[in-house]
Amino acid sequence: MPHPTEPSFAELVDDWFADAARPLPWRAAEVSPWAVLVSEFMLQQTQVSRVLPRWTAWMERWPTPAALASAPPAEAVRAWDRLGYPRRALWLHEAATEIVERHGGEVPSGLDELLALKGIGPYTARAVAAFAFGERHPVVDTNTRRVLARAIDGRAHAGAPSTARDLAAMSAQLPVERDAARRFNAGAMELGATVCTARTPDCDGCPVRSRCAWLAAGRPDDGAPKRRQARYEGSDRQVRGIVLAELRAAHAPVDRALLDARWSDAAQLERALGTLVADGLAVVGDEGYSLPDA
DNA sequence: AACGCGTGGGG
DNA sequence: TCCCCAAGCGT
Repeated sequence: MPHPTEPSFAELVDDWFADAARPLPWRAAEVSPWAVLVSEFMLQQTQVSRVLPRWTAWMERWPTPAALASAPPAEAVRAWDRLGYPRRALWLHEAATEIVERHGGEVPSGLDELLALKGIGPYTARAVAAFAFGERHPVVDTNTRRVLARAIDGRAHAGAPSTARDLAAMSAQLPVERDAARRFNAGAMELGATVCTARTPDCDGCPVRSRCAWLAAGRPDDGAPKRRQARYEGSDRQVRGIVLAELRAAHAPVDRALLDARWSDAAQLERALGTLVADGLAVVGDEGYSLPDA
């Protein structure tokens, strides 16, 4: 018989996750694949605490893809509220329509079918396949990228995102067995979100501290992220946000004069309106701007 | 490949 | 106060 071996990285994560997992409602055993899919759309670049109330309201109102598909896109954008990146609301509505048209109203479990849906990329497709259907795929989000960079590569920050490299790195750690793989995918994300955080990691409380290459190396502060996020104040994004807030609040076309009163830079407002229309988030009529009805 | 895309939490 | 960061995706 072999000697007793040290727990693997995945086993350490799994043991920790069994107790430390937050009781998020979309992780409950009885939730539908649609509920998981909605949570993944909302969680794209958005923290759990902000998603929780919007997800609950959304699932009560639109418990199936067909329910959402039958509503006007404008209602989806309104229900999205201030979650941010409102294109996601439009994409989710479009995905629901595609699910009804192509998959009989049932969220597909296959990677290719999921990837073909609007707004679903490499992360979300694998997250839905893994968490809603138990399929064995590597699931890599920003948390997992950071956990692997530190524990395996010994670096403080993950390198530039590369789907192929990131999936390969996670695959190298992924347990063979289906349920163990699913738990490791979820556990690695959770670890990055709650312990191995970007700014102030809690290495003392980390379940993988005994196997962390970064900690073993003395937590070297290697090259920090290079590209700084663009300033929001005064940005086109801010103007779009202001316009969209007006459109969400109004239930009749919003006159251009009202919008002009909300932003002094006419050229920038014009640009924002143009991109909103191009994105399908706004439509222009004789009486002004509205959210899309169909 | 790098950029544009919202809004807010937290150090 | 500011600035970093956040369960990414489409182009």
